[in-house]
Amino acid sequence: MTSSAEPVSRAERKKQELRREIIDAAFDCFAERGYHATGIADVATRLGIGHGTFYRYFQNKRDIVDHVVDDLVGRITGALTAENAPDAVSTLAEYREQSARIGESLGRIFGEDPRVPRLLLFEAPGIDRAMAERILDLFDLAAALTSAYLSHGVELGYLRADLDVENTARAINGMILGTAISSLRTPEAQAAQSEALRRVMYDGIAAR
Amino acid sequence: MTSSAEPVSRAERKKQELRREIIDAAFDCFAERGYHATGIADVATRLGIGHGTFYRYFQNKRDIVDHVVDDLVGRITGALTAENAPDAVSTLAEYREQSARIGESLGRIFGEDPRVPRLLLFEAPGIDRAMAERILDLFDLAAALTSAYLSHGVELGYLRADLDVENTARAINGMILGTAISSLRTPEAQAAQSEALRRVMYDGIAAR
DNA sequence: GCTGGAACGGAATCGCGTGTCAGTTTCGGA
DNA sequence: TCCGAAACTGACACGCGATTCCGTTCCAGC
Repeated sequence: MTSSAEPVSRAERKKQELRREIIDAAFDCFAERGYHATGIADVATRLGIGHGTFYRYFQNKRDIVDHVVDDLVGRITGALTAENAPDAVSTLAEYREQSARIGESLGRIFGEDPRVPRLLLFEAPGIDRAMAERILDLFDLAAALTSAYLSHGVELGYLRADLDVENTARAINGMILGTAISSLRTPEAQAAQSEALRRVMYDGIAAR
Repeated sequence: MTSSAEPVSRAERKKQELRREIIDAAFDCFAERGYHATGIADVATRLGIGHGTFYRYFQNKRDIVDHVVDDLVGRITGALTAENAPDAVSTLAEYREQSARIGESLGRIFGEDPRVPRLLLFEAPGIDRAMAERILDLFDLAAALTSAYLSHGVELGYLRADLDVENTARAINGMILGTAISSLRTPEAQAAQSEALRRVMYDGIAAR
C-alpha cells in the first residue's frame, strides 16, 4: 500500500504526469470561465494536446470535474487534519491558538487562490444534483469536525456547558464560509476578517 | 407614478398575469432541475403554452433568470427593511429582540421554501460571471445593512466599543448564510440553528 | 357577423460542444 | 535499423436546445 509498490515504467510516469496536468488545466478553466462555459477543447488547447487525448484519460466532462473536486477536497482536509487534532489542547488559551492556526491554514488555501472558493462554492453546486450533494456533504463533514472540537472543549470545561454543539458548529462554519466568500472581493481583508470571527466566538459582540 | 396610472385594458392585465406566471414557472424549473438543465420548452410546457410564446415576454433564457432573481431579491430586502430600522432600538435587550425578529423573517423566506436558497446560493452563482457578481453584490448589501445595525449599537454603547463593525458584520452574515445552507438538508433545525447563532453573537462560546 | 391586428404555437433553423474513430506518430525493445 | 504496440490527433457524426418565423387562432370594435 506504499506509493512505490506500483510498477512504474518510464511511460507510466509520463502518463500520470499528463493526467495531473489535465486535472490542473481543467481546474483553471472551470474556475475562470465556469464549468458550462468551458469545452473539453479549451482544456486540451491550454495544454497543447488534441482534445481526443483527453478522452484517453477521463471518461467524459462530468468525470473530470469530480477529480478536480476530489483534489481540492483532499487539499483542504489535508490542511485541516494535518497538525490539529481536536483533543490536542486542554485550555481556552490553547484552543484560541489552535483556532488561529486553523484559520490561517484555511486562509492560505482560500485566500491565496480565489479560484478555489470560486470553484467550490460558486461553480460546483450548480453543475448538477449529485455535485450539489457532494458540496453539502462537505459542509456536513466540516460541521462534524467543528463539533468534535467544541465537544472536547465542553467536556474539559473551558467552553460553555450548555453549548448546543451541533448548531454552534454550523454557525461557526458559516462564519468561515462568509470569510471565504468575502475573500473573493477583498482578499486583503482576510486577516482582519479572521480576527473578527474569533472575537465573536470568544467574546461575543455585547459590551461588557 | 402610482400603480394605477398605467392604461390597463383587459388584455393588458392578462398579459401581465401571464408574464408573472412565466417568472414563477421559470423559478420552479430552475430551482428544481437547475438552470442549465432546464430548457425554455420545460418552462413553457409547465404552463401549457408554446415555447414560442415565451419569447414574446422575455428576450432570451438569460433574460428571465435575471427577472427571477430580481423577484427573490425584492422579496428578501422587502422582508428585511419592512419593520426593522437599524435605529429603532436603543438597548441590548431590544436589539436581541429585533435580531430574533429578523432571524424569523429570514427563516421564513429561506426555510419555508428550500428552493429559494437553492436557486440563490447554488444555481445562480454558476450561471455566469455577471450573475456571480450580482450575488456578491447582494452579500455586500447585506454586510452594509448589518454594519449599520452594529454601528448603531456601538454608538449607543450597548455593543463593544472596539467592535470591528465591517468584518464582524460579515462574520454574522456568514452565520446566517450557514443557517440557510443547513436548512437545505435539515429544515427542521432552523429554529435551534437560529438560537445558537444568537447565543454565539451575544455570549460567545467560552465558559464564564 | 366581419375584419384587422395582436397573440400564439410549434415546425424548422442554426450553432455549438461532446464524444468517436481511423489514420498518423512515437517509442521501447529486439 | 526495424517492428509492433500504444498514444495521439483532429475531422466528423451526432444530438440537443436556443431562437426564429410564419401560418393559425383569438378577440375587440364595428
